[in-house]
Amino acid sequence: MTFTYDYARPALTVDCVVFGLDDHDLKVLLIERKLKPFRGKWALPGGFVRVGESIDHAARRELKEETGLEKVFLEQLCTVGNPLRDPREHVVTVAYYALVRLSDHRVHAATDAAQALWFSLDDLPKLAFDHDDILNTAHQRLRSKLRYQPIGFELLPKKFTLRQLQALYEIVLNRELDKRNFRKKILKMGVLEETDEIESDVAHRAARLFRFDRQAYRRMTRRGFHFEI
Amino acid sequence: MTFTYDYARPALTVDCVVFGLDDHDLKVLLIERKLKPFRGKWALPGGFVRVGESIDHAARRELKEETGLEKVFLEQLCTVGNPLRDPREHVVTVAYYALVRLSDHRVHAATDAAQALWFSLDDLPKLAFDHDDILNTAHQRLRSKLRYQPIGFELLPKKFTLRQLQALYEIVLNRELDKRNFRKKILKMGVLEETDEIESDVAHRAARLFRFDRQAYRRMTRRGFHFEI
DNA sequence: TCAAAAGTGTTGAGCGTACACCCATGC
DNA sequence: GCATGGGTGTACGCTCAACACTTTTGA
Repeated sequence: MTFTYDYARPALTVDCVVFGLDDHDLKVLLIERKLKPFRGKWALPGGFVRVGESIDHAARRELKEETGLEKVFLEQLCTVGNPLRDPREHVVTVAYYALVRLSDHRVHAATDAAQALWFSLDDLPKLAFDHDDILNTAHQRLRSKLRYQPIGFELLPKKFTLRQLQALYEIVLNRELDKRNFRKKILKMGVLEETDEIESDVAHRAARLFRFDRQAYRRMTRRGFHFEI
Repeated sequence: MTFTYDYARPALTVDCVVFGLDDHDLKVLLIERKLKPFRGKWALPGGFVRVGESIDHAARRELKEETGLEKVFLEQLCTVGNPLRDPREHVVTVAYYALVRLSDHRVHAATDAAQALWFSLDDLPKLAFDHDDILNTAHQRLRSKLRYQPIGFELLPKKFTLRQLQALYEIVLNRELDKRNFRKKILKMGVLEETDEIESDVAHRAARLFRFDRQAYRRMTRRGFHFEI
């Protein structure tokens, strides 16, 4: 079966830049392409948008199909459509970025992906298509958005220590923060809920665990509160 | 001539939310549709992306074709692709927003537009498709981006008074600002260049004209300066 | 001379930043 | 008891917000 139109149409795809955080590094999830073009090369997970599905849906579907990830934070990044970005034909892609708690998810390659692996951001292979550019855009967006939106919590376990939160900001923003000032600032905001639990399995005094209080954040936002690190 | 593909493809369009500022109001440029669907309804200027042209190019081309505007500030906003947003078929659109100096440009309808007119933002007609949503998104983006990027200057004449600049911020952000504090803050930034000209044709003391110094802004940005109102 | 807007400084409060030590825990 | 990181307070400088009067100009 084929489909015929009066005017030529660019193909439409979605691509996802998936960020994850381990204790020391910001990582990104790449797949090894099983098909041409760029077969055997590393690329962002993604694929064609189907007629009748929204592009957000396409992004989630492709992410799940190729890497097994679902129910993650996913937000639109930008759309790129340089006619030469795909050697086959004019392909316009809507890029997304996702944030996941590395510990919560196990990835596994599927469908068009031979492998799905986490790469540290400072040790990346050359990527297929213009995926380097998209990844850079996503990285910049993450860095700037992290400062004025509470999206960092998406990269941490549900319950986390203040030290973990601080480390997250230090890693992504790439600068050191003062421990006392950081704690003062974030606690004063009133968007963290103290749990009655503490860390376990550490060889020193165990730290208190906190949880991001999305309710409180929403309430405060409506009253003009502005999150900022 | 027709075009045939192995898989169905959504159609791809671009739409532009064009903002302009007169002395008292933020306005948006709409066109009256000459063709179905929504014939006779007001809509955002836009149209189909051609194979072989970048989407930025498509946005500029459509803007020029339908409204006569060219060489304006234009930036990608978002991409929407709900399959039901167009009654004909699945159409994905890449939305842009543009900022223009009202005084510098004369608009005129052309091609698929019966008319092109400026509407005040608080007196809008019901728009075709989901263009209301896109316009709202653009308005929010403008409001938030205005605060931390020097894009407001795109809405003013090349040379402007501090009062005009302040009025721009007051109109778009929808709150009053203190004159002395505003002047102090913006002048201290060092991104305005004082010209040796003053206003003319005013029935009171004429104000000094300033110019946005993009060079200085770029230099300072590289050194970590962060524009913010 | 009047009307209208331009232009200009000071003060107090709150916030960001810099900085060092004691405490709890596991080994 | 020692190593490791958890947890805490203060002082200073800067920025932000509030606030009113004089000056210039054209009509």
